[in-house]
Amino acid sequence: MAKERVTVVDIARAAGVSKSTVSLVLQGSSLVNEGTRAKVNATIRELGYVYNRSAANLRQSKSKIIGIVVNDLTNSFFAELAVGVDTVVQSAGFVQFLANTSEKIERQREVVASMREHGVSGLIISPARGTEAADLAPLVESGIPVVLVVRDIADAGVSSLTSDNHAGAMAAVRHLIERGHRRIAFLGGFPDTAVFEARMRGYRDALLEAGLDTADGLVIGSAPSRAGGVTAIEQAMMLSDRPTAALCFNDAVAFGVCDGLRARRLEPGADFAVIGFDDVIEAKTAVPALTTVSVDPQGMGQRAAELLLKQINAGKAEAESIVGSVRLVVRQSCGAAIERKKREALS
Amino acid sequence: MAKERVTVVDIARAAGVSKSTVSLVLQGSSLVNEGTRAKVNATIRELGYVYNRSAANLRQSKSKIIGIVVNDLTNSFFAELAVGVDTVVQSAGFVQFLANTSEKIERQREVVASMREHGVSGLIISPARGTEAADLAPLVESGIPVVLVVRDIADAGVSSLTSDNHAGAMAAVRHLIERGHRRIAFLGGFPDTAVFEARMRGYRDALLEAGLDTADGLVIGSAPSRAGGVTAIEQAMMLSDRPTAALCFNDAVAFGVCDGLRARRLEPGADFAVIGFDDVIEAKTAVPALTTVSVDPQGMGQRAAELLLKQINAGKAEAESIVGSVRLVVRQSCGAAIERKKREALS
DNA sequence: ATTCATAATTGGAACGTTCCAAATTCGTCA
DNA sequence: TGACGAATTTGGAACGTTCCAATTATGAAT
Repeated sequence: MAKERVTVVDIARAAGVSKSTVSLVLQGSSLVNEGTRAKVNATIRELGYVYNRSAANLRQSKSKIIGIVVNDLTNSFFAELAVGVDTVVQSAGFVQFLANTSEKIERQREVVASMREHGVSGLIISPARGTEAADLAPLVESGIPVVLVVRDIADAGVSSLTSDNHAGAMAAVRHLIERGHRRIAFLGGFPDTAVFEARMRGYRDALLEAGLDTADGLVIGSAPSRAGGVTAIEQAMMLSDRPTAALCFNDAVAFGVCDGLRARRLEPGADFAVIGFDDVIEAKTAVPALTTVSVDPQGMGQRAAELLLKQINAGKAEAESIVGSVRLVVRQSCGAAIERKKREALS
Repeated sequence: MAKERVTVVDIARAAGVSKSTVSLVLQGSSLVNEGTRAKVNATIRELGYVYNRSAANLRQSKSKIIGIVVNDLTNSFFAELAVGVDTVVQSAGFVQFLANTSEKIERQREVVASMREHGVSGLIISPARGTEAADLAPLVESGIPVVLVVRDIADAGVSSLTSDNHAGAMAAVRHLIERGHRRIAFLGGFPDTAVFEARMRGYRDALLEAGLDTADGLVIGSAPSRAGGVTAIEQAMMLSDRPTAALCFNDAVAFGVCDGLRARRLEPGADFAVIGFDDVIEAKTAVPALTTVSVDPQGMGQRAAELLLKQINAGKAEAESIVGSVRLVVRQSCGAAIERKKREALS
């Protein structure tokens, strides 16, 4: 059982070549003769050789590992983002270190340090709340490509991939206004984040554009989770002049808002219009199907990974900030159902 | 910018000690004098040294990496499982390689091979459908501890951590029978998996115990997802003698069943009883709150990680098969709401 | 046959750590 | 003061790969 590790020199001896040749074969070099390549590959299989990446990494001082750190894997958005990254990263022959910070900056520090020790060749990170440019400095100084996703950090000097939160929120609110809503709330999310800020400005600008009131009471923060959505809508319904529609910080909040509405015997879509943000996978199949601003989390993960790989291959690249476009996908939760019902009632 | 890597010998030189001493400090050995330890730590910080794990791994031929491979990270169950693993693994000073197989056996082969090359010191795996004992053989032969989660594989000779699917399903169905249901369906899941098999037998045994019919038409397979739940309930409602309640393969299916019910203007909990399996995080906050068999995914991840760490530390341990206990958590989707309503109507 | 370019192969020196056995320092006790 | 054990410290030799410079085989052209 306790068999010795098989190494390149074992292969070399068995195949009657030098270890250098074996190494060349391992790297798929075109320098090596077709015949010897076949022979070497045969003995590799025969002896059950397994490549030792630690040794290779040490020698080349680089690895085939990329790190990805997210705030909350339990949130579908990040889970989908991670699988998006995984697919492209894997097919490029890399492997993914995934870590979850639970939004804790201390934990983030630890995992980033750990990844650095492991010599990741790049890092995709959705920074925890309160992350500063200085926290990323050691990384960028040592020349490790970093791409920020979801949340940007000013002056960090690294690439970032975010979504056009402002435009998305505006589109959503305009849609609600077109449907006749006048009292529209903005629900959920932590107010001290850039993403919240951008979406909220979009919401407000659409209101202003239509000459509507932007009274502050209608924007209600909460945790960006399903539970947070429940508390936010409860708070909104205590207002003397209740809203009739809401744009939610994200889909999780939107689902929570639907739950809270039902708890008050109000049917989302029919009695109250709700729009989410993200277009998480469940949005399509939920009942009522969630109208939401699609940012395509999996696609975002893929693009982030591609951006990172490009930088890794280029050696040293300019930091670029991409803001992905976004589109409103209208389903039922914003009241498509009412319109139809009215029409049906007329005919 | 292009600064040289700082190594232990640089530290040694700067601190006026030997590299061996620095190494000792790095490992927190008690052999080294308090004064020199402090001095060394100071210069480490000063020079911005970062530990090179590749080198350490090479020397010790072991790593502080554990691998985890799941079938579908997009499913909350697995995301929570991964988070559970992450928490305990991290605090033990390990780091987690996470890979997603999308239930593809080929992909699984690749990622397992890759993990082996990286020298993971242990592996937690929820095997893709169709995985055989032979697929894991190379791993166990090379002495890498493996723990199977969720799905067991016969004769693989490795530890496993599953749930008492049979007992859980029985408890759920008994509960439905107590509430007066007689036509109970079993919805969703792939029929060719061991988990399906076990849950379905539990369902059937509870029916038999109560002297009820176990006509085959009431068990309807589907993909174990939300979308699958929708199609399963649709099929169930086409039966001439419709069920009035269902035990679902998992929570995702249960949510889909609720969606499908609503699409037919039936209110889950009031007009039809549904019970899920897993107790995913959304189960509590959904409306109606989902009655489900709790397997505590995050806790399961933690226990799996603890089991694996135990084996890693023990060197060579006996394979143990743990089947975790499970409990029915009664919420609203199984009709608690009806009962209350009836009582309210009477008073 | 000799030369020359090209194709293929090869030793040995890294890479940055850990571990072993041996060496040095220190305090204490005779 | 010398000796002795304990506490610290320390040179090298690994670990398994890759890379460089150098060597050898191959074949074409003279």
